[in-house]
Amino acid sequence: MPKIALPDGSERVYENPVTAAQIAADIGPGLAKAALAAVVNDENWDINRVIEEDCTLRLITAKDDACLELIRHDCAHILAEAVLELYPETQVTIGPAIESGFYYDFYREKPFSIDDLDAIEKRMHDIVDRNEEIIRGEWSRDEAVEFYKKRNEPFKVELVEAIPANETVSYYAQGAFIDLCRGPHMASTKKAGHAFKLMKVAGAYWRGDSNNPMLQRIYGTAWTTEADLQAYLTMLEEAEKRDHRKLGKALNLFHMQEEATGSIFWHPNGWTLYREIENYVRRRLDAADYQEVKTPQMIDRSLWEASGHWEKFGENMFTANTQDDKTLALKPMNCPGHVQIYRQGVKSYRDLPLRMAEFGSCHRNEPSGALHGIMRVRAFTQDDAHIFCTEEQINSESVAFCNLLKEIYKDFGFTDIRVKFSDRPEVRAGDDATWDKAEQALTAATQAAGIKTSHNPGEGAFYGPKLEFVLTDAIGRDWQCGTLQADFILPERLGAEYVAIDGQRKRPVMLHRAILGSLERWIGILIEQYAGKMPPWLSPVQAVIAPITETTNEYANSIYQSLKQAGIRVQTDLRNEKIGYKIREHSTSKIPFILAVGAREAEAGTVAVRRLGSQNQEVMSVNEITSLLQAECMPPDLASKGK
RNA sequence: GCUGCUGUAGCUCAGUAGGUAGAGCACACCCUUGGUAAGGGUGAGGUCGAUGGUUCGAAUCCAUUCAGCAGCACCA
Repeated sequence: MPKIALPDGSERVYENPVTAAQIAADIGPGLAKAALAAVVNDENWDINRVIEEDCTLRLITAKDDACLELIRHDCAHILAEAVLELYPETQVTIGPAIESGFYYDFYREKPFSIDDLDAIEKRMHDIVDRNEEIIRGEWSRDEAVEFYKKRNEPFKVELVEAIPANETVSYYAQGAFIDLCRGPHMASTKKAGHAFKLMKVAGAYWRGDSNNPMLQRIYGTAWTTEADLQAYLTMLEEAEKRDHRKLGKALNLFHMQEEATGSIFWHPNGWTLYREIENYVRRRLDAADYQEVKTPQMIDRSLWEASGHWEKFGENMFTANTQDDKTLALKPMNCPGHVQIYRQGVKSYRDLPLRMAEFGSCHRNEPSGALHGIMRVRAFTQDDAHIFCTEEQINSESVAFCNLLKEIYKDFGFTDIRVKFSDRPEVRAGDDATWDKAEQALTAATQAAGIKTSHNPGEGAFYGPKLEFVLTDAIGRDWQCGTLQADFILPERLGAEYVAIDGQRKRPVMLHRAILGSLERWIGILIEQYAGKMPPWLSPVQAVIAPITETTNEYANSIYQSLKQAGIRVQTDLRNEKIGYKIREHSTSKIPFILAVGAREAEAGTVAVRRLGSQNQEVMSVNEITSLLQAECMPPDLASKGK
């Protein structure tokens, strides 16, 4: 006699086991039609799965967010069914719902082509129209193993065999297709609707391990309505326009070429942007009592062996051999170098915290497949610093760092930041007690700083746990920018110490920290964030003076001189072109201010100012435009200082 | 690194039975001196990513290789 508690507080009692579908029908015919699945005791249930015991029940309809996941998961099964119908020799493995869609991994000798995707997608629509009933069933684990062994499906056998022997497993069947699955699914294939589209096919390792065979993964996207699908596709197109690789070329910021894979050729425009950012961070670090240093680009391998980098990352380090048989490595990190500076002379507890910063130019031989525009490169510069401090100072230093980071992100226009807490990895240096201490210290610091973190197990650095500050790019990819790492290991390994108040020598703690992460990646993210339309203080060219005819060239030059002297990055456009042509070109180049000057302006000593993105023009005196530009092009830290 | 796709003028791209290349924009020159998102004309430009092979003949077919793209793996 199941007693069902509903969300409105009411209860329904049934004589016999009942399904969510029946309960929905009892409540009303509208709901019966709309109900797609249920949540029974906080567990996802199929609409037609029998409920035998007392429970709470909530029905899921198309209005629920959970509905999207149902659609996507159903789509994954429909995809697999379609593939098996078209290519029966294929083996199915797994296929979950993911953010914005679904995928299914297949094993097949011959890879799927783009044309195959069209055929598969068509067949998926057929399957939806067939309105096949989706039926849940249960097997004992051994029955499942038997089933898949008989079918000669080794991938599925492996999956099932990983399940404890006495457990039962559920399966879902639709048409001739049957798949091991936790569920839930909707009542029939028709419920998935037609608002889906197969997007791409790519390789993916079985169980995410590069030692395993490679499977063919087909990705799709699925939505509740056709309009949602279209909106998503439009969003992707828009995102593509923001791609920093396209804009970097279009705005003449940088380029890359074969002979220097993973390294950037910065053009004058891009380098101006780069330097503006570097100078900004330099001022902020100086204000926060950091000391800037510079350490060697190449250091003998012995130091990397001592630090542990050689053992852990040796394969990814660029090395050079000298005539006298030494092996030098291009630095992949700055920390060992900073410890060398720290170790010069005896340090007292009075010297701590000691904040050592470097715009550290690092090289890492990243795997070729990891390279991505200027976001993931082999030569990059970190806004790196190491804070040498006592254990007691970890908290206050971490809080100060988090606040500095938030302010800096805000100045660049980022207020929505996700923070991940990564704890000890499997391969690591140092004993568990030290890790306990480091993880606790970092946890306490995040609490003190009022930062919410998501847990990222096993992803810490080999020498310590870390916070990762993550931003999302235009195409929805996540990039780690800032980081804060508590390190009890390297000071030990590299012999950093200080004299404590009691005269004893002690180990300092090192806080590894970066805010932008790599300047290169940061610039890539900025380009996408602003779609190339940088705020004036970052704009490589802040204003262009465009004479209407060549009779005002001389006047244009005189304004150029005074703006240049006022510290504005300004150019003239004296070409023999009409003003409309110049406006168009400098607008597409995303110049924040275009100053048109014709006979009228020359006569009156004014300029006609047109802001990027505006159709209007405002006539103002040369003095007015000078102070306007100075105000608008002021870096945010200097602007707030002036107030 | 793995799987798949791509690689033609500075840029974006066309080149469909293998017969030594074409468009638009950009560029140069000329005309035009034009008031807010493309004025007109003329011209210059490419050993078709690289290497090797098949062929009388290769941008086109095959192999190798490099780079880029997507995803996976990696990311101190």
